[in-house]
Amino acid sequence: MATEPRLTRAADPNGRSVSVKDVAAAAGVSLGTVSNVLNRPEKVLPATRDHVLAVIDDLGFVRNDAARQLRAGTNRAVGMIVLDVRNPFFTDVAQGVEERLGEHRRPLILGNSGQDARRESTYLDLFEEQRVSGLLITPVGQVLPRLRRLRDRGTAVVVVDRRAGTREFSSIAVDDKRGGRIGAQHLIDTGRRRIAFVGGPKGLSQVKHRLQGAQEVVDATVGAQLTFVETPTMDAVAGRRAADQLVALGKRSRPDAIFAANDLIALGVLQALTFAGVRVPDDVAIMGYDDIDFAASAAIPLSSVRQPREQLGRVAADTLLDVIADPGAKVRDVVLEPELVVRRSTVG
Amino acid sequence: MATEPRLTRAADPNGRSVSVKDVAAAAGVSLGTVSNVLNRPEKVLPATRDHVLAVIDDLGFVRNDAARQLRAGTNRAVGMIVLDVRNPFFTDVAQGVEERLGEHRRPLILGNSGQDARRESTYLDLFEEQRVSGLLITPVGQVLPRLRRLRDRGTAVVVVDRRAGTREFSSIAVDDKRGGRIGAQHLIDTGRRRIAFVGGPKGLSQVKHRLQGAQEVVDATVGAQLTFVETPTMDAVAGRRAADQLVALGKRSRPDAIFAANDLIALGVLQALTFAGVRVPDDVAIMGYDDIDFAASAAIPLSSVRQPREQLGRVAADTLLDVIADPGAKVRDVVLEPELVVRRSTVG
DNA sequence: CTGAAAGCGCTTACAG
DNA sequence: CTGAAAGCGCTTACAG
Repeated sequence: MATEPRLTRAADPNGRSVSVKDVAAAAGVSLGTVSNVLNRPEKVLPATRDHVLAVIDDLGFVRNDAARQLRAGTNRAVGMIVLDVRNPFFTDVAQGVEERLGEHRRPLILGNSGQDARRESTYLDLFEEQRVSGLLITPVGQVLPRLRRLRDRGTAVVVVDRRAGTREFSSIAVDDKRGGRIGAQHLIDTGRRRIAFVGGPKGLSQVKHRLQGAQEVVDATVGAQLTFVETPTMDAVAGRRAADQLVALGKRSRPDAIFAANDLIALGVLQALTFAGVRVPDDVAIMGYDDIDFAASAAIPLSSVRQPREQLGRVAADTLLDVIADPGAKVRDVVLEPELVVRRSTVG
Repeated sequence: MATEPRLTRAADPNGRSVSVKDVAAAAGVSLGTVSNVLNRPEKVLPATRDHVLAVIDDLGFVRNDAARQLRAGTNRAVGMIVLDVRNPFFTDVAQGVEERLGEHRRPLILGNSGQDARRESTYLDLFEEQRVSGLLITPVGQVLPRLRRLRDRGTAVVVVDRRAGTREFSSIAVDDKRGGRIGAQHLIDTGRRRIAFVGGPKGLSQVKHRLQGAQEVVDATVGAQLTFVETPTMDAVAGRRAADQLVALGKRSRPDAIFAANDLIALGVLQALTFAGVRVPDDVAIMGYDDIDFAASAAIPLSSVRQPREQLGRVAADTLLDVIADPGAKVRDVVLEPELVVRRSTVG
């Protein structure tokens, strides 16, 4: 690459960075005027403004946000803590959030708890120390006291992908119990009776409710039974391990359908079953959950319970923006509806 | 959920948040002592320290990071800008980075350019204003001047997934030209001669080099030809559209192999071909790139050029930490090797 | 519209 | 080891 001329000098020889003071001096105006150009340009004469802007550009001045924040007392950024960034479900939700926030010129800082309460706590510390204006969180651990403290400190809090379980915070969720029912009912309707529900940990609200929904349907069906295979995480590896366990039960006692708590698990299950020579769906049907894009392109396209991912993200962002604008806004408890998507993994 | 007792009061009735001053007053020590407990606990008598810590906990004090940063002049956080957060390749790399940084108690702030130079620029603004201690970036636009300015301001910069193209910055890349060669050679070796390379935009370094590598192999093979189908993005939708175009050429003039610039495109191509009744690999072979986890679980498992994703992330993080520790550290130009992974999409 | 002054909440020498 | 004082770089009234 050709060497380009040094257009800027963002730091003087001492490495000290250019400050508003330097800009003011170079432009021959006062410090307050520079700040006005930055924050309320309409209050400055066009000629002055353009001149200051030119100097800013020339010196390579970039405002120190820590100083701005300390004085102004506001941080425009929004923090988001997701359960697993490697799960496309969450990046799709985050995408929806980012879009909406971007329209309001608010940066999104993404944190990944990886379903680990300690990492979740570390991100809460970070966001609390940073005094972010808003927080979107899909909780893992017992974070209610932390969320209350954040709120008391002025941070807007919205719970994503599960209900808040309290009237104190708005939440945007999808009806997991209903999703569990829909998925299980489809398996029953297609003749399955011995269903294994794979997912976990069971302390996770989403897993618990999906399982409950499935249980209800099975309980209402004579001759049907549901077993729960708990996994430590919700990824393909966990799915493969659980499937291996089920295959080891032998042809007679293994289930005739597996309902996975999410698609990543379902994809792992599918791989393990195929590897073990179990035919899908002939021998064992597989139902996924989320309907991530990869579900449709799987070796045996996955039937799944679709969650409106982008909508979840957009509504969450909108709700958060409302709370930021008015902390006293009415608490919302939005519950979106899941939808059955039938593909080859359940119907040959 | 049961109502829990309010254990903390992070803000007084005015909403003003608890400061070190309040802690000092409540603990009956001076302000400097509180700061010492926070930053150099070993310099404070254990009894005093424990007492102050108890008060901190009691009052729900959380340090204001903006103030800390302004005074201390350091921000422990590291920023990372990826091309596409919805591409598992990048979340896998980010995972590797996050692991390493976590060991050093440094938070990772993830930004998504979505292959858009304007969004990339917005994140650069954010990270520059925040004075992050380090930046990991897979560039889209012409960011060299910006990177220089960040470096001059004291931010460590490391380029990820492509070479820096200058000796000014360390970079961790995978040999894309070699990857292009490996993939194309395999297609040639399995008898393909009319290869379409699908990806884009061609301004993207990775695409350019992979294409160059493929071109070299094709040029060295009598009777072989390579066409380039440029796409605006690198996702499944782009792959489907490109494949539709190729299918429309008719049986006689369509390619007998498609080399996709990444696996998402390859998965899209696979879907469109299957939908159009084109047999894979009998009629058309498909070669992907990256070897994301989903490549192996595709309808027709994808052959792919594997990139060492986690390693890329770990080495990038390590290099960045080195530059943060010593800005004068020798510039590294690490190039990792890609590896061919053969599956059914190229060999029936 | 412009300019001088105060102060946001910390950390860091520095004196005791 | 502890405490009083200065100052990081901004923004915000406030007076001119």
